[in-house]
Amino acid sequence: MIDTKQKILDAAEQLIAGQGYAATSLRQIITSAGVNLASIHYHFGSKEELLDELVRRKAVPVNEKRLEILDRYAAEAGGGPVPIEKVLDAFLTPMAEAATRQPQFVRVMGRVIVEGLLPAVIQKNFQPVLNRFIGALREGLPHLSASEFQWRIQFMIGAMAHTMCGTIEQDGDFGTRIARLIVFLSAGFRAPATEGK
Amino acid sequence: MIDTKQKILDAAEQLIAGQGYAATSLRQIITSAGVNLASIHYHFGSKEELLDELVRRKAVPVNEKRLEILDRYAAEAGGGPVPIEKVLDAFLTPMAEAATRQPQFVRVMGRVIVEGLLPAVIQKNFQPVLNRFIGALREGLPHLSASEFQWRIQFMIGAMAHTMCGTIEQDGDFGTRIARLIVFLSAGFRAPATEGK
DNA sequence: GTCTATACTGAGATAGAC
DNA sequence: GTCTATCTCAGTATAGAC
Repeated sequence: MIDTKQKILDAAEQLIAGQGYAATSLRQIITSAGVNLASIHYHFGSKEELLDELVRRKAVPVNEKRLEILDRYAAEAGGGPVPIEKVLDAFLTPMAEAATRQPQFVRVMGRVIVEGLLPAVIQKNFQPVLNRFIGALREGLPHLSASEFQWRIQFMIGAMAHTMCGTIEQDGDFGTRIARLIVFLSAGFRAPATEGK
Repeated sequence: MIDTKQKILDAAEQLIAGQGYAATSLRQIITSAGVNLASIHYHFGSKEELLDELVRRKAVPVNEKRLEILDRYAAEAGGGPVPIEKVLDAFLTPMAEAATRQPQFVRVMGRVIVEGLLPAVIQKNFQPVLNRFIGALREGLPHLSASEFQWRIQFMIGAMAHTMCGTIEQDGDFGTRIARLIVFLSAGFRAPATEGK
């Protein structure tokens, strides 16, 4: 059946979003999907490659949308730096839109980052996008040393990843959460450089 | 031997700091420590309880120090709110001091939070301390709604956890890293409330 | 090409001898 | 306290049915 693959992906997404990747066994997935154990290795090769495909399928369109919006903002800025609120908005809004249709996917993404999985996939699919956004942020923040800027990027990544996991009860929708995150992060980025460092 | 337990703890700390908890097997630990597999279950009961003890041993003094410093700052403030820079400083400095003596420990702590381990231990050992600090932060931030304040706490936790893991190469010492984190987070907390939310 | 049955290795956990 | 042997379950691999 052509949809054996689909059934596996759907079941895996559901389970991983809920319990995390490490806690989800292939035997749980095949039971939930109603397929045979070996079919996972036939269609994907390994547990990790299953996750890889799960992430890539949906991350690719999100990343395309991100770049599209950033390009638009860059054009509006006409050569000058894009305000960091807008850079962050371009990065987070496509994720929020994906979240309304596919709430599980965002949680899977959070899990991937938070469990430190798939460094190869992150590298390959996200690093180019991330680099574009980091470059855009940098233009708006010339007052920071290279080192301090890099650390603020790390703070941002940590806050974003933890927020996406959303283990705490969701009050309000994902859009509200992101609006608040943008306010918080923008202020953090705009803060004056740390004294004497 | 009385130090079988110690040898296990030391080997486990080393390995978990480097590879993470999930990636570290009990068989790796016993090989590195030069002890028998069953001795782990004799001394600790399970892999999880081993981690539990690993964390608790060092987290307890750090948490005591945190409260001590916060109490001092609160006394200095004489009933008024403690500036959030100082609250964050009271929370992070004892960790930084522990890091200079025991650099592995901080990474283990980061792993625990980032891998989502030991919710029970976090709850028991850290929640009381965290609640004190959250209360102290709240006093200095009356302009935020309860919901927005809670989210900013989440952003802070994410940024802290990711920073502690320090998977990126350490430029500068831990103290510098923390000074920068405080500047970033303080500005984020002080940002005006998100419009219309 | 697709799926089933079954076996292999390594994980954490446990019982019982010493 | 310590060690050996063993249990269950994980991810993985493959041979062979359709």
